Amino acid sequence: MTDAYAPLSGPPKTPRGATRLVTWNINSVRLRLPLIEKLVALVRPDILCLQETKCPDELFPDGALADLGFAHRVFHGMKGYNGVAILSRVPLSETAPRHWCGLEDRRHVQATLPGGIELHDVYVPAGGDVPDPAANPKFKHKLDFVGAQAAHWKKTKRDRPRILVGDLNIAPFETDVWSHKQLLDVVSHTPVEVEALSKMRENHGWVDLARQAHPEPQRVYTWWSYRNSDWRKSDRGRRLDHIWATPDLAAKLKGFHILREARDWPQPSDHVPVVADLAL
DNA sequence: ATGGTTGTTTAACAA
Repeated sequence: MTDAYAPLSGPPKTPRGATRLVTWNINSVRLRLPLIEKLVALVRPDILCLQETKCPDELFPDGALADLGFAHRVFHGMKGYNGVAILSRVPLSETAPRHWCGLEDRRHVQATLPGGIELHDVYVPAGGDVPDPAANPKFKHKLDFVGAQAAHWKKTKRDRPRILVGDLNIAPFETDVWSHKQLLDVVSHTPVEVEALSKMRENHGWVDLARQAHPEPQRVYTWWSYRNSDWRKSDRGRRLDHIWATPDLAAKLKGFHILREARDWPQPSDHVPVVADLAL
């Protein structure tokens, strides 16, 4: 596991006996249904966690996703914004939406996998442009959201295997962004956010699987802005999408891939799929 | 230098 992006023709086949888990900020599930089909053909996820579905539940393309082989689905969306979904070939139980900060935002859904593994699909607020919670309510919401999650994970007993995936909208390490210095004041990489996310991670002993597989100082990005004319040439990426696991599960990681090529698919999301193969 | 693009929903937001 040396090259986070290799090979460019798609990740290797899922190792024998492993379960392939993928997280992807899809930025409209309806618009990008063809890209999900492409992902399924190329990557064959056993479990696919989506964020930013931007789709109320009554309009969710449930039948089309069932036809792709995801016999088990839970989705939790709203009109226009947010929205998360877990699509799975393996049974899901105890499916439940979760709400934070007293809001009805659709930013978190959980399910239980066979073996009693708890899976959380999370979409952290982006936080707007101004990195000052006093001046920018969106940034305050982001800090409150991550703070509430940190408190929640601190009080949650470490009594079962867990996985947490999603667009956490924070790039915590220096090599998670194209320029640490130039992004210190840019929402997604400010010290106050990085500190909040570190607490959230450490409070439950979560292992950051990307960094287990591809330690610093290797640069690892999962998002490239739409606002670059040539994203590949400028390579101004950030690692916003994460897969965390409790240590017992982290020890079972067999492969980790970032599907960089998906950024060049027709009408792409600005995020690319992140893949973890786990011998569950 | 305060740009640039995309999606939802149709001009204003959110990212």
